Amino acid sequence: MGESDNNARTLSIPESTVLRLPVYQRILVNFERRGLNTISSADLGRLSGENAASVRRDLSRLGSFGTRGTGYNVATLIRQIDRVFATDQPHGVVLVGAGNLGRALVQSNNFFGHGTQLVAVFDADPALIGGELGGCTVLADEHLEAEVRTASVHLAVLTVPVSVAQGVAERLVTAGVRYILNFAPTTLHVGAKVTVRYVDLSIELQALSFYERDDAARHSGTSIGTAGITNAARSPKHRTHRSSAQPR
Amino acid sequence: MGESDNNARTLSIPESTVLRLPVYQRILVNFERRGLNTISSADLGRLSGENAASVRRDLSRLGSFGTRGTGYNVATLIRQIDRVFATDQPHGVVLVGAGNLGRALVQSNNFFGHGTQLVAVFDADPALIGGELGGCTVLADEHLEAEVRTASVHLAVLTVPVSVAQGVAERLVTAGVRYILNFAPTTLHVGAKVTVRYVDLSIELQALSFYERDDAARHSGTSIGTAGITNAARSPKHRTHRSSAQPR
DNA sequence: TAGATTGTTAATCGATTAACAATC
DNA sequence: TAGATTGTTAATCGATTAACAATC
Repeated sequence: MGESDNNARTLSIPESTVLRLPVYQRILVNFERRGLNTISSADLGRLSGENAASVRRDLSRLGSFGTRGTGYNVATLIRQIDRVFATDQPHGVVLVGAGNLGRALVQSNNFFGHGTQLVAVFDADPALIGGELGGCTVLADEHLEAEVRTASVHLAVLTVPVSVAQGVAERLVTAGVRYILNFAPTTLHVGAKVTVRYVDLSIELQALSFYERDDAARHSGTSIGTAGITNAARSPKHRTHRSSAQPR
Repeated sequence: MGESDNNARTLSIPESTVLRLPVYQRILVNFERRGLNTISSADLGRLSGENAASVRRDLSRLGSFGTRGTGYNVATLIRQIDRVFATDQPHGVVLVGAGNLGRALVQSNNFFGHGTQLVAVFDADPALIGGELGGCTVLADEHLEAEVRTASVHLAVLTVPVSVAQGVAERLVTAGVRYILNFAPTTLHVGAKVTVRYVDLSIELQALSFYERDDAARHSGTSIGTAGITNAARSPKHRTHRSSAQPR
């Protein structure tokens, strides 16, 4: 595509690519730490579990930063991916729910950062309120609206029980939140202008156990029923990451 | 497709469908609790955030259990989805890593079950060893191989730090594990016969913040660069859930 | 019968990947 | 020049969805 894209700030990047860039970034940072200056799409593919052609296609979305015959400059690629996620201008995020999962996310030291910054934590449990988490004091639930408004936060991470998830989501949206990462295993019904991204951890294990059974049935010929079992159901591909926006 | 599929036990079910069935199941169980006997694809779609046609297509993989003009019997659907995940014959799973995330998964009361059963928990931290988690005593790391072998476990959930993930994965595989749900943000290099499913939580938030910025740029016309910003990068669709198998 | 809703067809769309010309 | 590797084309594949005949 055109030379005019060279210094483009915001390019059209497919979701599948957006989800893979952080994986590449991790590998690149490792390479840099080890003092390696260049990397080929073949290596990056091997290390990320992706097809080399996919890697090249993904990286070509950032611009044309490779060198034929040589590969990609590691530092350049890191800089370009940082640019996509604007890691130098992080967006504020509030975390609602300071239970096990909320704490696990914060303490992973890997969840926030990379374009986001935790600015407030809320919980309803008096035992947690006043405690410290990720550099924030855990605030009582009822201060949620005020804080979100004064800090002009548009992003929220929801790690609350299912029973209160919808209510909290509504309050967040009223206070100005437009993007919610929802860990509660329930569908949120919010306005069409709000983007909800769902992470349902239990589904992952269910899927894996389904495949264990499916493979076993296939290999042992133990199809208890009659159906022909095709391989179509199984695509031993790459590391996909879930997307999703609002239910209608 | 044939009538012979009617009582098929293992049908070819696409990954995208496998990942949505648990969502439907949750909604169906809610319906049943509320004493509702039937549900239409339109309702199930609204409640799950999916297109009604997708719902029908998904459910048709289970067989032909709907009634034209009426909808689906809730109890029947629940039974059929349970059958797909063989919830009556759960597979054993070991959890390696009893830190915040491991505990969050177990205590969610939603992660195990649905076709799986937690049979052992391991950790390397003496402070955690001997404690109780999900009905299991947290065992010392070094007992991992013996336990996996004697219990003939094929499924493992990895919630350990990145630094030890590869080593633990290798030990699990040697002991007979064939399916790994990996929460450590690193690619695991195991044999081709082992299926690894990756859940990288930090990527989810990065993606969401990318879209926040992307939307802002699009709407304010603040394209700092030159590129035309298309809508193609954004597909406000459904609740997808990540897949993935082994890197090659 | 009239209304509602399924199950499936066919069109569309996006994502993956082999292949290869361009070029370092 | 010879070898290596990118960037892109084109083929393929799977997933989504509108539309509608079938049918309760």
